[in-house]
Amino acid sequence: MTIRDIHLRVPDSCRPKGARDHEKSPLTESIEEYVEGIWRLEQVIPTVGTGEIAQYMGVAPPSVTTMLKRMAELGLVEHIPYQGVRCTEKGEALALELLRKHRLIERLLVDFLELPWDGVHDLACKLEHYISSDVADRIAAAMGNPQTCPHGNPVDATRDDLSVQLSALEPGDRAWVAKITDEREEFLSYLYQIGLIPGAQIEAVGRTPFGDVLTLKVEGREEPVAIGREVMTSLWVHTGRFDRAPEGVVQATADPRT
Amino acid sequence: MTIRDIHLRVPDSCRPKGARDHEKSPLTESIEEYVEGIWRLEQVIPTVGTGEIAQYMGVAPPSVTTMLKRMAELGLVEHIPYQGVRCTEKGEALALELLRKHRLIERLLVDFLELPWDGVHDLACKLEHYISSDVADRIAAAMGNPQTCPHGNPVDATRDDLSVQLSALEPGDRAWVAKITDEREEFLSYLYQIGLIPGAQIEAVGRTPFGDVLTLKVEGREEPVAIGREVMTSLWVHTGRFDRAPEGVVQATADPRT
DNA sequence: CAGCGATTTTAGCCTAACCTAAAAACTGTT
DNA sequence: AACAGTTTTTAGGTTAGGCTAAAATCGCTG
Repeated sequence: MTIRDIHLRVPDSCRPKGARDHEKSPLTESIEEYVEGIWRLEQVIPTVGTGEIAQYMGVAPPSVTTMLKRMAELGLVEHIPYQGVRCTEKGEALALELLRKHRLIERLLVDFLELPWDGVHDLACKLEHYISSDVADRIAAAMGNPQTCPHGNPVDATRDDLSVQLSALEPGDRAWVAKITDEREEFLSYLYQIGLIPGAQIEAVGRTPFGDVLTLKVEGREEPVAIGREVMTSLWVHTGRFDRAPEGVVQATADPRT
Repeated sequence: MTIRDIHLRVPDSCRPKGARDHEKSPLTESIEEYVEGIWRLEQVIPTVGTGEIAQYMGVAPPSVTTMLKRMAELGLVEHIPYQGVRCTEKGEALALELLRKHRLIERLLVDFLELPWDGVHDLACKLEHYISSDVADRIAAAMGNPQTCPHGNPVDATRDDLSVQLSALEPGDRAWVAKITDEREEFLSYLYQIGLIPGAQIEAVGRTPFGDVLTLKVEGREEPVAIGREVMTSLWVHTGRFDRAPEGVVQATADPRT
């Protein structure tokens, strides 16, 4: 009789991916990567479409379409076919937590393990999918709660980063005003006059060669307005190609100066 | 015109698994897990078959058969259909390096990050597939070159561990004598008389209820011999169901006492 | 307002892993 | 030597996530 009863068994978490009764979380490593990628793109370009994601992720556009469908089902992104994508609150939270893990891991790799400053990003891209938030907390504690990754990016990429500076818009792009960081009274007063208040829908029309003047159409106003650097850098917008203002955007109904 | 030329791109290593021109190493995470599992089984039971692997890995037997075929093509294991499996030198090296990474990671998690002693194994099972040998070296250095993992297993599971103590054999198992750790002259002399020299093929026949006496048939001898604890614990064997002695096993042709 | 180029989606296919059900091969017993 | 039981393999099917080629849609321009 040959030996049968082995009391050895690999822990469940180490079993092969597609195994039988495997506790299958719908959030695969791939989906996490997509969410993080889409979120990052939103920070840099005002309009995130299938093509941009495909280019960024290094895959073919049809692969992105398929993934977007699944991610939309999971409630991670809002996707309007042929129009564009935007992370939902849930997707954003996932992306932010992933970024936190990523940046803390980089701290550990560079400061404690003394791995090369310019070589840790790729490894962190892998590891970020496997550590829990608790482990990330432990890393933070062990490294003295660092505020940034070794490359200077903030560990806590808070919700604010969802909006982009107005200067990121290109002619043709549409967006909703999110927040204004310059709170001088006369400045706010001027913005209110031209209708640039939180929740206002705008569309970039034209731009001067040096980019120092941007022409905007503002919802409900006939005449476009020309704005300069000062406004462009103090006014942050939510972007997307949607026909309605995204959830979570303040619909300004009263004087913003209150 | 909408924005096209993004100069952002995810690093190649972060791209989705099956992507286009992805540098595809044939050694998938799954295959690494299988090799490690098979190697571990070899340490504990003398005969590793499809069923044992399936049970250990938590998958169905046909899945194992398929994987064994691929692993055999990669030169990681020798597989004789219906007979059994054994790691090759290459497979063994892979398993040993994987174990080293695993145990060093556990040290980092427990000693530096202060994660719970009984909870780090599963996480280490994941991470071991993603760190390079260089990173493992850096962990070893940062942790002061530990000799064992927190659970006492050696970081360097050297080649010696390939063999098992004779006492691991069950009636019906066959094996080849690998090495003898008790080198007293009279002991070796006795073993030589009964034919238990490196390379000798043996078969376990019977065992007393308390396991303190094992009856063996030795290749080329008619009469079985009864051996006790002293021999069982000093004599290490290579196991498997093969019809020939595995490569790397010394074929003793002369008096081993020289 | 029709047509044309660019972008996105659909349709159909591939690979790595897994699975179940059925066939094949070994092994021990009469 | 045949047969019955166990183990292993083969056969055929599923899912995740890629791919290419073709169809659909969008947006711009004559």
